[in-house]
Amino acid sequence: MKDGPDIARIANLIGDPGRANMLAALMSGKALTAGELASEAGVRGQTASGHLTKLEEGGLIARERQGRHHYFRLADSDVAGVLEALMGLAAAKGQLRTRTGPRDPELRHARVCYNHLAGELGVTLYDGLRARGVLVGSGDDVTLSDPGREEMARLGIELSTKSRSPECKSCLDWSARRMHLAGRLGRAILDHAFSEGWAMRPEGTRIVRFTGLGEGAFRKTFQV
Amino acid sequence: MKDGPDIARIANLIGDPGRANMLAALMSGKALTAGELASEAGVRGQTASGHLTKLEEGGLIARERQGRHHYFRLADSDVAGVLEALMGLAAAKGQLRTRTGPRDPELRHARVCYNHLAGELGVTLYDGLRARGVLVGSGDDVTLSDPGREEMARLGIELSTKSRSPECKSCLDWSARRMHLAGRLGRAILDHAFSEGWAMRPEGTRIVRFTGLGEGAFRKTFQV
DNA sequence: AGCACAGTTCGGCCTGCGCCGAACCATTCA
DNA sequence: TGAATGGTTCGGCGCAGGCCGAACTGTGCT
Repeated sequence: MKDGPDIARIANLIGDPGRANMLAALMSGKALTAGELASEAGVRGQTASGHLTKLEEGGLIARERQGRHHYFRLADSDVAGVLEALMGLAAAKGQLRTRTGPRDPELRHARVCYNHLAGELGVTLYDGLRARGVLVGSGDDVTLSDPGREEMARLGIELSTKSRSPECKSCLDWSARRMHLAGRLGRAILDHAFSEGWAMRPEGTRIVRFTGLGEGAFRKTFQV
Repeated sequence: MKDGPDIARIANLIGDPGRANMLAALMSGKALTAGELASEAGVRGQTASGHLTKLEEGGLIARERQGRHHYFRLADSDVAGVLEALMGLAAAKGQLRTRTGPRDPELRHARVCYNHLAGELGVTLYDGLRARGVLVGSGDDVTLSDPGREEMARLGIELSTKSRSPECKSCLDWSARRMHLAGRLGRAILDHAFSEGWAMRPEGTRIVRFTGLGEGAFRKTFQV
């Protein structure tokens, strides 16, 4: 009884709708200003400011001052992981918010999830890589096979070795309820797509917009 | 932009101290009655009842009526996973509650974490199995090696095949900030310790109490 | 220097919700 | 059938905290 970490404090921080919206917006991995986050949350600046200091004190987000702007981002990938887990759970419990705006089709097709590719294209990639034996493992526990590792190296996908995050990780997509690829490999593949000019990120959104040629090249490269 | 699952609703449920205590108590995997949960949370019966219906409606716990008792348990392992993730994050942020009661030494030594062994002994087991090559893999991404699988079979550890949960999984211990073994294998090993009579669970706690002989046998069997 | 704009701080309003006392069901046992 | 016990429902209290208007700080632009 009442041992263990103070889980309630953190959950309470996430549990306010305004703050949850801010955190969800920050899941894109992009740093946003206080004003942008205020409009995300649908509140005035003062209120947002209060929320942001609370989140900062709670260690969930980090602040970076740049001139008269304050940029905020998620504190670390642990926080992003918890948020993804919560999203997965909320989706599983059928509490989708289904605010289907006009932009939704693009979001569903390909979007960024923290630092890797999610959406239909992310799921397709994941399924394809498993079908071809690049990824092996059962359930949500996958690793890169030796031939797979060679293939990635041949394609010029560089896995950063600095981060201690796992090489491969399955990540449950809340819109499709399907797995897609996270971890260092997932990040490297998305970076590759950007640096090859196959896709770009419209400002302030989580959309990943592939060009026609780019999506073709992507599918051909990863044979999906 | 308010897309995505309603993460705030769920986080809000976990975010109340009383409810969080109840959920933490249920992490033992044991089903508890409303009264027990009320005392865990430090509130009266009526208040607890209100919390429990909210948690049930939110899909976080499941209720089972038996005579005049109502037994509650966590709804599924997804919920347990989210709670573990939150505990890990809270521990990482240094928000330990450090309510070090007299029972604490025992809790730290060996306790149950959802359905597997945690605490110092759990960490020792995990490290030992990795050092001996029973578990292989990098970081928190481990699998059972072929010789390891043989050894487990020889010891009479039966992995249930019904559950689709991963065979091996690392689980971050919030007290020691070290990894220990979860997944089907972790569960099977703990079950084995109980069925061999090495250890028992005092009612209503998360403690795993090994007998002197039992702990010796445990350490000898797994060579740690 | 003066203005515009981003963000924060302050003070006050008001709703939400956690809490409990008391009364009300349901089950078991004598 | 009545008493004891475990849970739930109801009603009312009181506080925490989210929200905003207004005033203040700090930065950049002219």
